[in-house]
Amino acid sequence: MNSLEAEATARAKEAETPDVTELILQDILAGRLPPGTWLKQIDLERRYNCTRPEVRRALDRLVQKRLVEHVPNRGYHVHEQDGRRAQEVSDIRVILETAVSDRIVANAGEDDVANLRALASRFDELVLTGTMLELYEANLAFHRHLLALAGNQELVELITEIRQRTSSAPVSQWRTRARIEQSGHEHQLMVDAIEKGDVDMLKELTRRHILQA
Amino acid sequence: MNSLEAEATARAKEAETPDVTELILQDILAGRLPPGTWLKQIDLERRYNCTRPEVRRALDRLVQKRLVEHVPNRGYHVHEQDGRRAQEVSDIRVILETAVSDRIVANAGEDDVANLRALASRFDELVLTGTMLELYEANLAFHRHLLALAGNQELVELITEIRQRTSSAPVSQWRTRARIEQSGHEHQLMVDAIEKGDVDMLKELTRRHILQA
DNA sequence: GGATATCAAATTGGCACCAATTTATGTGCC
DNA sequence: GGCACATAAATTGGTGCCAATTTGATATCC
Repeated sequence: MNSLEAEATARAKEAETPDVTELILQDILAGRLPPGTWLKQIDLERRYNCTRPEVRRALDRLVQKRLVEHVPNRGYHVHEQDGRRAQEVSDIRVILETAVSDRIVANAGEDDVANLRALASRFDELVLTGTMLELYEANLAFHRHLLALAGNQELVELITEIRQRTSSAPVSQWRTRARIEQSGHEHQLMVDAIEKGDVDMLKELTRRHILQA
Repeated sequence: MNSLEAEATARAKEAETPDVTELILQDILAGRLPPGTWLKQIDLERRYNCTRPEVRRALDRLVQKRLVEHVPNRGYHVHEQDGRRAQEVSDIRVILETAVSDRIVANAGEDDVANLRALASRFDELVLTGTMLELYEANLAFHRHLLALAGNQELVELITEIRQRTSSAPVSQWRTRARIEQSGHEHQLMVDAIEKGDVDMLKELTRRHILQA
């Protein structure tokens, strides 16, 4: 087995065992660990059935992601929602996502449109039947595929990151079902704009979609 | 001593003892740890005179920052320069920094212009007398202060992050002294544009400055 | 009765040891 | 002479334990 193969299988093994970081992150995103909650290592150890070092590594990573805060000798707690920062992140998203609207329209083929349509529909279905987390992930999937059409992989990763950075609790964001349904409708409208090749329409829809979210 | 005070002093203590992560990061940025170098834990332990767990935490953080790659049971090595990713990051920087040019011009007062002029001059001085790392930091300081005028703190942090993400070795970027002097000159021109209130000029200068860097 | 000091319980965080995997070296075989 | 195999050295990564710090409660003093 050569070096590259070893690397590949190692990565595969890493992928099939989702680490604790991801689990804690999902619980924070789902609102099961509300902002301000103290994350005691022994609790996490039991809750996720993992070892102490794993917990520590996960907490340190979440601090790097700025989702939890660390106070030396006191512990870790879920980061409080910061209104200003959320505003600034939305601002950045508007700049980036509207800036690449033309590329998205230019690069989108028929199959891409169909794909986006499917993802948008999936979101709509989950409004009725799915959990909050499933909705969150369906939404993320739609936006990731949309952004991927801009042809800049880094951009996709970056926006995924800064999304997580502030939207600590999607529950607090998507308050009403009406707002969620509105989001789903906006997704469809965005796909329509792409299909029609209307860049300005896509930009305006994107802007409003992000700011109202 | 109340909770907030404890937090403040704790943070101060954290700040006064620069952790290993920062030291390794600087060595990577300065080119003293070239791309591809295997970072053996025992070597780092001795080199930075720290403990094993500190080394591991630092390495894990650098993996999160995507400056270091991890291969399970094999170790950590400095991430290879990826041309495509560097290109994509530059692309993102152009979008963001030109998008806020108007805000920068609008918000810049006389003192801000003077401040930027001073930072630009400092960069020029260091071209002759400073080390590569000092130049890198002076450049970073100029760009951070410039961006700060846009009134979006998150944006400043974000661009600082993605800058580090790819420019693994500034040495390989700033090949010639001529190019560095050119950069310094461009800084001055950008301040000129701000002083004159010429938004379009600032945008074009920013665009070229980032793409040629 | 209220505030302050003291003590015990709990939690964090570092340290040292040990097992598992991989790489390098040397030997034997074809 | 080259290749495969086996053994040994080195490195990673995990586990458990113990010290240091903090928190909450109790007792004491004003």
